[in-house]
Amino acid sequence: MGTDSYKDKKVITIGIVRDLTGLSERQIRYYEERKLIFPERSAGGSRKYSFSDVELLVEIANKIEDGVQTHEIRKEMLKAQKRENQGEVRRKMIQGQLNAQFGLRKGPASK
Amino acid sequence: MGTDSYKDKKVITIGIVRDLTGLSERQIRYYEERKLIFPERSAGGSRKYSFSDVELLVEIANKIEDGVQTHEIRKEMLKAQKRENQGEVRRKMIQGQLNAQFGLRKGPASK
DNA sequence: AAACCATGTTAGGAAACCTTCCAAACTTGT
DNA sequence: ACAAGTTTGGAAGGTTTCCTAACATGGTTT
Repeated sequence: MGTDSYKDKKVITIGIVRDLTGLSERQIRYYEERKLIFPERSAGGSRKYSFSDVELLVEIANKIEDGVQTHEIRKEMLKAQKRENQGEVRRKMIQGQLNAQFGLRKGPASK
Repeated sequence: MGTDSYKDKKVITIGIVRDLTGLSERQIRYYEERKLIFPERSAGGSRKYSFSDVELLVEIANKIEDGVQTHEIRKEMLKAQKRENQGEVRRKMIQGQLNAQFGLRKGPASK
């Protein structure tokens, strides 16, 4: 279930992201404004990104270059996420069926 | 051959490292002065660390807590690295033997 | 044409970092 | 025992990095 460790840890400041992606800070902040990316914030308010974010930004940059608008990119992303959640739901439903089939309980062992 | 990608990329600033390790910035800089850790630098001079560096710092912190001096820690690290290089050398020697055995060349196909 | 999109740029201010120095409480070497 | 070294904190002063807000521009939709 989502191997975290590193890839998803938000530890990279915007300047480094700029260097890693080749985008301008202006662009990076704008894509956030358009809800394509969601950095965390430090106590003082500085943005913090993960390597996943960096990868996503590169994908975004490619689409933009192909003339796709942030608006459209956002839709695609929501759709993709919905697919993911679908899978999640399906998995849970199957799990539920199995539990029913074998009469398992969720609590810490029924009496 | 050292799977890079993320773990070894120097992208984390000292403030984040402080938060991740619980060490003070003073300590982190001091361990660098004692040649236990080697951050890269941004164009402007800010230190940049990798996740590997963070892990190493935690190990260092543990040893320090056990009363080991930076001096000793450094020796241990050099020894450990020597062992690594030994392995590296052995591997290359074996590779060399294989090459000799099968009459392989290193250049782009001998005439 | 009016509205929107994507980016650059500027300005002023705050956060984060940097080096250097002094201090203090220990620990070690002689 | 005493000098020398270790480890850490903290302050000062300076530079870099980041933040938001606003205005400008050229291109695209509506």
